[in-house]
Amino acid sequence: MADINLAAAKARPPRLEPEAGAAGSEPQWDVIELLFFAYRDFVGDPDDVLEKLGFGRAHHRVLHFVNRNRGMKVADLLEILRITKQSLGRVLKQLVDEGYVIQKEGESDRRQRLLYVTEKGEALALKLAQLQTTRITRALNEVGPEASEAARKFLAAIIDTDGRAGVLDLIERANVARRRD
Amino acid sequence: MADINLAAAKARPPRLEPEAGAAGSEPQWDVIELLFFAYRDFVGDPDDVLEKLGFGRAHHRVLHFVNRNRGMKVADLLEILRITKQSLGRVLKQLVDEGYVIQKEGESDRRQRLLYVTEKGEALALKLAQLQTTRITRALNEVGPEASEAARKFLAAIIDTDGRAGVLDLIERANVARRRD
DNA sequence: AATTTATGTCAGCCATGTTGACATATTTTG
DNA sequence: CAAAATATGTCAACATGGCTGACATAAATT
Repeated sequence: MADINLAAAKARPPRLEPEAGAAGSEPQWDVIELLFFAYRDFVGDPDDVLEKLGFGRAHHRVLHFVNRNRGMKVADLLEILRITKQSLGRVLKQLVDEGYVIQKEGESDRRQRLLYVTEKGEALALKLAQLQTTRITRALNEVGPEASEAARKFLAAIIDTDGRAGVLDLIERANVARRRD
Repeated sequence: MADINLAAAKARPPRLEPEAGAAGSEPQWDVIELLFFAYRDFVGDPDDVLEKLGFGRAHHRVLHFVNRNRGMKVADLLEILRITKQSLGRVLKQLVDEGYVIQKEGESDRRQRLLYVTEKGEALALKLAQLQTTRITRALNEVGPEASEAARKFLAAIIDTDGRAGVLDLIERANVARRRD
């Protein structure tokens, strides 16, 4: 019942084995739709908590990355989120006004307004991450440790080849930085 | 260089082996962020094409599911997309007006306005799917066939346990229906 | 005949993205 | 040092795509 069964789709191979990525290859309908539904549910988890605070997903994204990359520059956040500074400004201002994020002048470069979470901000970021972690951990347990690593590799491989190294570096450096505390 | 290296994060196991999904378990920061970046790039592919046509991602989602589930009811589409009929109405009307989608009265139930893609609509849906398929196929090739199946299982396992069977059924039935043509 | 269902529509609001112009402080460069 | 570049913020206006609420119509069901 809870068994994941994609066997039927797998059982019947395509009539013509498509060359990898060729223009004529069959669309990956299943993966396209799995990504859609998986992401829909994945981002849906924190919504209730956010709504009670008058926040949306935009606030979540900002808080998440500030929590993970404390002391990051505004410019870095803009690049990660790929939004304009005006869009960021709105949600960031709210997070600052309500005491979830603070901005400190850069020491070496005093033009910078480096971003930090407050304790309140960290607590919320953690709460939201835990909701998503519950879902992820359940999924990883279902598929087992080998498939878990495969899933991570697949997700990384979906990222733009250009930006991938940077993204993996960002994740890794955030992990290291957090461990130091 | 193009090598996917998450080894560093894997090499150091957490100090306390967390019980699966327990409240105290460490957040799955890496998977959370991989999902974010992967999805960001995944949905970014079709944007350029859509923009030239005056469409957005909302149109893409509608066109995608109508193409995959021809003759579907409006109510089914609303449930899949989890939006209101008013939101759907706006984008659907544009797709119909511009000849990408047509609505036919249901035969058994004449209240229904069943949704179909036109040839033009099918062509666009296919074009957009091919863009995403290129990315997906590249990723699947990178990780290999076993990891590919693992990735599909993981994505399915991320979906709400309630809705999962329905989603997998939807995907499977669409596959079958398309093969019949 | 009354009710329910499937769908559509009007009106307005909200969140979050966009562009463009401009301001300020600070650093870097010629 | 003066000029240019950089990091950031802000104002204004607009677009997309969500939302609620109210109401309408036709067809099916009870």
